[in-house]
Amino acid sequence: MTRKQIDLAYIKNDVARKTTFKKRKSGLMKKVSELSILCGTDACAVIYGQHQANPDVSPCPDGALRTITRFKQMSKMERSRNILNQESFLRQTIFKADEKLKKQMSDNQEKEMMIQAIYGSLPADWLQKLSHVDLNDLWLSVEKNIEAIAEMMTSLEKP
Amino acid sequence: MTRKQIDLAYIKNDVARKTTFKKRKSGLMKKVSELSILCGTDACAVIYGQHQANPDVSPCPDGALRTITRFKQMSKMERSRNILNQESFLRQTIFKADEKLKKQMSDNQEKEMMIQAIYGSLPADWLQKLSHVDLNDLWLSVEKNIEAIAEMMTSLEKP
DNA sequence: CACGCTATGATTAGTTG
DNA sequence: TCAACTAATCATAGCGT
Repeated sequence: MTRKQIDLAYIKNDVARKTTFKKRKSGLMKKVSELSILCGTDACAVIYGQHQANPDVSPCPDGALRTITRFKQMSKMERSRNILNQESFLRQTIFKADEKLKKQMSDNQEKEMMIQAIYGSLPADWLQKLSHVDLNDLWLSVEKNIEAIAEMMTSLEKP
Repeated sequence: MTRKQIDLAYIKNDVARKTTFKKRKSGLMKKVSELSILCGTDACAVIYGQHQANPDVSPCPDGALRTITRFKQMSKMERSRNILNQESFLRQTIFKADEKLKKQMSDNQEKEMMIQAIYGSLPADWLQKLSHVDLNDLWLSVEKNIEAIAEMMTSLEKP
């Protein structure tokens, strides 16, 4: 039993790295939830698995993290798109957004709250109140727009 | 001395809770960075402090978190804005975005990379390569658009 | 209130089934 | 690959300064 203090460096051995990853990830998740319970704070960890595309996240409105994950994936995707295509695509997206807006005017409180949930600013107890709403349906409709939004975001900030 | 294992519940004593929070937060941050070093994964923790508005985040492109924080603040702001105002504001925003797009066409590799950083998908070593660029300047220009983007996001997904 | 200390419980590296 | 085990290291609750 090698009992030297493990040195803080990338573990080259695949098996060892994976087991360490698994163990430490669960330990971390536990710690995070403990912290939030003990101190009443919102805390979450985002951990990208070794080969899995999406991160594991600890107690945290997961809608928010799904959104973030999407953005990351999208921004990567967009980066490989060439600028010209991006330009025309963005125009199209803006046009669609404008069209959508024209039809939108019915104020829907539940959807408004769903948006909040997606941004992660919705407290946990609100989320629970929303459980009677079919969040999946709401999410699906949102999801259709994520790509468009990501497009905008990747393109907009180039003053 | 430390006798019983502390029970997993909200610590009511203010002082004790704060000290525990501080200790455990630093412990968590350490664990997160260890995990990412040992296993070569991207990992970050987002911890909202007791009374501070913004979360502390562990090794993670902080631009990403600043962005996320901004979104949260913005989406809250928007929620209190009434729908009609939101509609006209969004139209204006889309118009501005389109105008900006027309002028945008100069492909700037550094800015492109900055965008990546903002989304948090930029590896740490890339960030270091970017250190010779004035990230603050880039960020400031991005920041000007954040509100507009947040506006879009809060308004768009209402099919 | 912020540190430093340390006994004790918790985490985990290495191993075995 | 996974789970269980165990020795060893690590984290931290409660104090003291």
